[in-house]
Amino acid sequence: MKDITPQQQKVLDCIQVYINKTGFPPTRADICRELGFKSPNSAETHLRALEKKGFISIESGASRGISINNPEITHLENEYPIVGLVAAGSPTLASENVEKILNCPKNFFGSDFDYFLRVRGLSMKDAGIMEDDLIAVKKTQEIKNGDIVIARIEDEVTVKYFQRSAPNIVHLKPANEEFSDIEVNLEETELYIEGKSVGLIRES
Amino acid sequence: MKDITPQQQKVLDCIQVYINKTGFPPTRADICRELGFKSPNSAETHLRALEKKGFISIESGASRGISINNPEITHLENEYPIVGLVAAGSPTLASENVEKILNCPKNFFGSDFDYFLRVRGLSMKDAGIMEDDLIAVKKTQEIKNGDIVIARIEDEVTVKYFQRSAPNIVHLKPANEEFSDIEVNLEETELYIEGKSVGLIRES
DNA sequence: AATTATACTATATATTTATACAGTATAATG
DNA sequence: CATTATACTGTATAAATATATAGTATAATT
Repeated sequence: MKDITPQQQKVLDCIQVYINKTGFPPTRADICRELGFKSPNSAETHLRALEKKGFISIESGASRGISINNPEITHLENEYPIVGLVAAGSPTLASENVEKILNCPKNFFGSDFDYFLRVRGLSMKDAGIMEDDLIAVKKTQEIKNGDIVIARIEDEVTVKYFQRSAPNIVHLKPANEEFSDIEVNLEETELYIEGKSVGLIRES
Repeated sequence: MKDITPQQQKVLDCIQVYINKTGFPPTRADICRELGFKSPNSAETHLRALEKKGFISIESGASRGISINNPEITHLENEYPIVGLVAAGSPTLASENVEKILNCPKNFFGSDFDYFLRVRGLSMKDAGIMEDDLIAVKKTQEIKNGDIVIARIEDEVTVKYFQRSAPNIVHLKPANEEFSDIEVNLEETELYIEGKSVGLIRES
């Protein structure tokens, strides 16, 4: 995406505002009216420049055939997949694992996140994580002791508290007396941290 | 908003899909092409019907001047107050009790709701409701046994399970062994049900 | 000094588009 | 049984619109 000139930015803003206001893009004449141009060709040349620089697309021959490439509005309310906790294998974002798409503001939980994980079982009951709750998962390897992590140990995926007891020893601790700690020796067993929980939603 | 016919729904969907795909609304001819009509007037009459019923707006004289009146989209991210659980008195929406405003899609929890209540204490711990969680509260008097209610008993507000044991006896049951049941005799004690929990959010 | 990009006015026109008018047919409603 | 809403085809046309062409002027690059 090349540099935009101030005047071209004005035209681009004008298009966005027009779409927000009316629901459809402006004509050349509309742009002239908004920005005070006296010739439709003023708008035309700006549009061609914006198209050449990749900011907009113009459908040839169509009236009002302007569309903005990468409008920030599409990121404003984002769509997040709800992923089921598959017994074997990581929860992937492959479509067969996506249960539903949930519309959720981007910074709903203060921090970024990547998807929702549907919780199975009650191993984190005492942490207030119940069956069918949705955990907002941030894919990251930056884990601190005490974080609730989504971890894969040899094809099994679980949600647990993370605690590193020694350089090579990690404890995955449930929050339920009926479940027991999992001690992982990193030299013997492969542990993959999918990410950590940054929030929770319960639809009751 | 009046009833939409299946054919009108098709036309409405077609408009939405067209906008999603191209960034601008379709012409009558575009709709005909998409839906197999052979006369632009087929589209025209459907559009007029949709306009009359309030589903779309049509800018007279403008090409592609169709916009979808989607009240759900404008309500998609709505502003909901987060209310603190005040020891005495109901949680009111008066500004001094509003801790923050949270942006949340309207039908985020499947059902409507009115505000978020910041939870204090652990009396509903075993129901997965922890300190500082946000309960989505729907103001309603329609309560079933087993619902989690926000109740006021003589100036004290609590979150508990609701159970009507007899016509005049209501039990407010905590979900934590360390707390005890509250039995309310409606003939002796005033019980006001503020609403019920329809969802939960945890920002961790 | 020549070229290129930007930033316009002004005019013209083929094409696109909205929209009215004239019909046909069917199902639902009062 | 008359009326109204739905669901179309087919034709016509005024108005809306994209877009080309012909200029002028300025600032930035090469």
